Amino acid sequence: MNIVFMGTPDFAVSALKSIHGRHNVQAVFTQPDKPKNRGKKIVFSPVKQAALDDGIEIYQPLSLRKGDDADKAYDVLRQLSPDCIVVAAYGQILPERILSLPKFGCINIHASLLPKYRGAAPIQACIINGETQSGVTVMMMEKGLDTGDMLMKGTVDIPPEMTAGELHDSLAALGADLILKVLDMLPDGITAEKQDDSLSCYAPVISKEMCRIDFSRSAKNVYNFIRGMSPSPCAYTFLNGKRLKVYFALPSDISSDLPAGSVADSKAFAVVCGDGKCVKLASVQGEGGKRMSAEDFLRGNRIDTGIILGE
RNA sequence: CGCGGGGUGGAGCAGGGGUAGCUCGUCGGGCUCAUAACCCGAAGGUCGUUGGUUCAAAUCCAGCUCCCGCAA
Repeated sequence: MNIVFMGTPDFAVSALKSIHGRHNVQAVFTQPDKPKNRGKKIVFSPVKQAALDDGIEIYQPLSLRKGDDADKAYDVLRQLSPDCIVVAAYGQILPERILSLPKFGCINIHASLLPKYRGAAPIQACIINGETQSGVTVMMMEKGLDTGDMLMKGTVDIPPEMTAGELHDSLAALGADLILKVLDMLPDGITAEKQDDSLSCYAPVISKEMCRIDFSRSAKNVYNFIRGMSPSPCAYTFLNGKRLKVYFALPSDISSDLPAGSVADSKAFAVVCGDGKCVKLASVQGEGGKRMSAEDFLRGNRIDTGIILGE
């Protein structure tokens, strides 16, 4: 089958690779190389890198909806005339003229069990909310954001200590698997299931400010929040006026009357939360430093019991 | 040339021109029914790299390199 693939981050790479192995990927669309890094370097998106490695043609329109790029992209797609466009975390909304262009339509790989967690950050949102199960939904795309009919789902259990990064990896692998099955079934027809909109919820883009840990919430919430943000975009707080990123923490038996955000046990790096219970910071990174275990961090940074995090 | 922090014994940090220091770990010994506890002792460092200033550089200056945060 002739396929055009659209995707940007790591999550999309495994899907691209598995499709490339069995179908003819005519072209890959990915976000432009716009941003520069610390120094000034331009970094390719993971999908672009993968496409380069496999010698697949690459297009990086600024927008598919308006401007010259949009028209050019549309012309390219019309010429390629793909049987199907597969989209995975591309980062752009497809206009209707593109949605209706391929014979089998546009198919999206979404990292949640729809209709729950539509939107940009389903993986993080799911762990932050303490879900014990998530999955991947392969669906037909339509105008609405992640509202199309569902073609296939796969579920994954979320163990209590799983981080968003780990869930991301297993969902990416699952998505790569499911999309192949769907593509195989496509020519013979595949039953689509409508989403129950009344059960839907959105997982909005995560901003920097949202990454700050709110210790006034319950220990359980704080714990889920931290692992849901790990390793990216990563939860943070402040210690002595300096930013402290927290990659991982564990619930603790320790409880305390100290105000939320206080360090109740400087040896265990236990921090008091809103319900009086604590979370033990386990993997952190200070400004200018590398990520390290709390044990290592405490060796060189003196922390007294009672000190308050967050300012 | 976006802004900024940093590379010091195995780990994490402090020091900031002239005996290299702390916490932890390691090794040996002691105490103890016992211990991630406590006490005593020991080993272990060309202070990222190159060059410069100086009687003297981990420390000041310049280049290089690697790591990291912010901002995008």
